[in-house]
Amino acid sequence: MSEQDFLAGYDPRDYPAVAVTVDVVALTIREGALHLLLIRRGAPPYAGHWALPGGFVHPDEDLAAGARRELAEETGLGGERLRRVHLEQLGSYGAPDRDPRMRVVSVAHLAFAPDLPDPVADTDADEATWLPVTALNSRQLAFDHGRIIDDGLERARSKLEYTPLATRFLAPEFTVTELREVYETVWGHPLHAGNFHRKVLSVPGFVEGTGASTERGGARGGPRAKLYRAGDARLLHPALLRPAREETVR
Amino acid sequence: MSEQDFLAGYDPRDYPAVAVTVDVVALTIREGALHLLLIRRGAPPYAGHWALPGGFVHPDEDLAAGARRELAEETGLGGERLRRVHLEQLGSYGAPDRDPRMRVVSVAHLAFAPDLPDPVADTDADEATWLPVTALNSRQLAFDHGRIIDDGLERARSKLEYTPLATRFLAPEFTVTELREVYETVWGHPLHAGNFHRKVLSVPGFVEGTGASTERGGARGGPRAKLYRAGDARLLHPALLRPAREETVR
DNA sequence: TAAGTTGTTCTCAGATTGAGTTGTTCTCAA
DNA sequence: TTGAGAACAACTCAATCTGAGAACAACTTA
Repeated sequence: MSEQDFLAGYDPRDYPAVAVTVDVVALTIREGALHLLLIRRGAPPYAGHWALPGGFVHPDEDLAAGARRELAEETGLGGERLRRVHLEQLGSYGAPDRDPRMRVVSVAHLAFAPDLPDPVADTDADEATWLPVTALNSRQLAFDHGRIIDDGLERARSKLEYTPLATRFLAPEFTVTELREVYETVWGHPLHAGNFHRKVLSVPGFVEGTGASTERGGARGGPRAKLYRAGDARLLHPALLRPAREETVR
Repeated sequence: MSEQDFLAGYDPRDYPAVAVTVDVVALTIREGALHLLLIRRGAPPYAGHWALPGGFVHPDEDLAAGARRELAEETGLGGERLRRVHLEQLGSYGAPDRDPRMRVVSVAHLAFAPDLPDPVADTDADEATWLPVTALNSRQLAFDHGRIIDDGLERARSKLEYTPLATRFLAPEFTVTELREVYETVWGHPLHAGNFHRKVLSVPGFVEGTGASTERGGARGGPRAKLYRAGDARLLHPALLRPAREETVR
């Protein structure tokens, strides 16, 4: 029986309920380290564990809208600053036993944000914070959120290769060095400053100069840096390839 | 209120029902053209339109398992041949009005299959066929399936760049020319045969020689070609970049 | 003012790519 | 049987891209 036939003579109340939620893997960079927005669970199951911000999709709301709403609720963000956050769908997680209480299909999203203020405690008793991704192991994470986070991090790493989304971790105007530090933080290893500079400026539409420079040189010296803003490219051609890992295979 | 609090005191029956379905964008290559598995709808809405194979997720079934089951049902495929089909999650589509009857969130999947027999008519009255993707326009397609197909095709094109999945369109043993024809078909333009050959053999783990050759030369002449099978790489390093389109940007 | 840091540009060797050529093996048709 | 054309596979060569390092001026702090 096809979906369509099924639905035609279908009363929702007769069918085993499936809940649809949206979860958000929200990434930002603070003090040179990649941070993740997490919420400490107060109640069982997984009380005391960390979980991704998320919740039910509202009846009249698109999936992406739901994710953005959840992000706004947990960060206290709104308006222009919320709009500047990059949000994309990551994937759906629907193993039958992923939530012990009922069947829950979660549509996970991935967000890139510039450094944001600490989350404000909202009506929840739950505590929300930015945590360094290095401080996590899957033992402390609720449900299958460890896997979702892993998938999100891998997606983030590869997105930096072929899209200009690294700029979304920064303020509207930034220096090439700041941009390089985003790559180094997300990819987890240093890049050659000169080659990175050449590459960024040679890829069409990646960044455009503002004509301005920073007010001061670096904290420990050096000249003022030129300021850039994001260009209008959606894809980087050619891409910035991250150095091949040893284990090319599998 | 967070997802977890919500669920804790939650009775599914109180909440507006959301249906979760899986749909499959199944691609294959027939006679040098990319084909898509589609089903002609008998009943409204969208009667007479083409739709993706799909249906409800069963209560104890993972999302990927549901997609593979739907694919099996529509193609009549099973066993080893079904197992050889590449299946991955494409994304979820959940606009509130995408189905006029109720809220349906569809988890779309993407499948790459070697040339398969024509679908057998199953218990449905619905007619399933492989259709050339060039023969489609979104006017003939049900729901938002036109958009899902577009997303699937773009994903397929980019997957060929950095994964060895082109081999999944072919029999277990294939020639370099057959592999090149997969790329040409999916990308929609011809490639330089010599350079392609060099590249395929130089990327570690892409293909491995079997030692054997084809029984005969090409239909219109030429020597026998060496046979290869897929190697053990999951990613191609370095990738096979498709020639930059004119509109690099946006 | 000296010493050290950093943004930016340059150089150069090595690798990769795009385009074309060559040689050989094969099929088909005269 | 042979000639014509097709196609696999290997090669050449110039243009481009990359990785690694060096140079240098503009800045900082001590």
